[in-house]
Amino acid sequence: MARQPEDIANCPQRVLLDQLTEKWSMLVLMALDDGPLRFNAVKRQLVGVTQKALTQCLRRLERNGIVTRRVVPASPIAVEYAITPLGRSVQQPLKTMYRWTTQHLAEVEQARAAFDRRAVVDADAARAVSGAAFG
Amino acid sequence: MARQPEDIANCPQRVLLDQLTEKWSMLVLMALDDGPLRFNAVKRQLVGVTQKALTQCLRRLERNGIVTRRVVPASPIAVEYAITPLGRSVQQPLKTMYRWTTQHLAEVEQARAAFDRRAVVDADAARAVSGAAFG
DNA sequence: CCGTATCCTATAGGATACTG
DNA sequence: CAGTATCCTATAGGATACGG
Repeated sequence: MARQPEDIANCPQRVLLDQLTEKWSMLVLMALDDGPLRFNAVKRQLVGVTQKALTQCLRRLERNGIVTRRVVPASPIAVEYAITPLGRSVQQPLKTMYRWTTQHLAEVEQARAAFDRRAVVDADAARAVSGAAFG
Repeated sequence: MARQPEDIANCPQRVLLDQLTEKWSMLVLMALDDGPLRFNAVKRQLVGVTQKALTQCLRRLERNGIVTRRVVPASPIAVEYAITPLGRSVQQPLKTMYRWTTQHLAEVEQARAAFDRRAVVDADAARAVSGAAFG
């Protein structure tokens, strides 16, 4: 993890990383993992996604070469989405991240509980000092 | 990448993943990589970050047990941030993600260029069909 | 069926001023 | 120095309606 002096916040890697880890991207890759699916089939798997959000997500993934979009000329129209080889190659790093969250979730939740406990104690202390007891 | 039927969008892992890949988190870990730093020292490394954003980011990382916050009682006050062992353990997965973006950036940029070219062609075609030539 | 367009609200995030 | 508080704007994201 080498550092760089200039505008590392907007470097292409960070922008790309954002697009890959954005809310629905990973879930789309999970949904398409064992074969191409049509728009509404993907949508059914991503409980809670809106049509707008899913469309935007799929467009972004398509633009970055992670999925393909194939229009099947029928009536009514059908559109099939599939993972590209490039998309396949990003699944491994994503899995590594996901595995870390699973393995360390307990530790993280302990840390959160401890933090929140400290916050309550601090608030109490502040109230005691200011002595602002209304009633 | 197994699928699950219910609300996978808000599962604890995804929420945590969001917090780890959020705009400044990874950059903070990079800044603190070779030793503890004080607030403004971190800030100087993250070109473009506002005090508010950095404070929020550091609090979130602290709450998740990724960094520690140590107040040095002096005048003026000093606060030192450091990576925890838990924080160290997440650097490897993050590095794996980052390496992927670096290695595949060229491919992604080609895909984007191709996508944008198609978009222009489509727009031209649409204009030709509608025949809406004003002037 | 697969979107786009529009409207509306909620939240993120910058700028600035102030405090222990 | 290291924040907190306030204000303001920009963007994301939901709901709904409509079009190819």
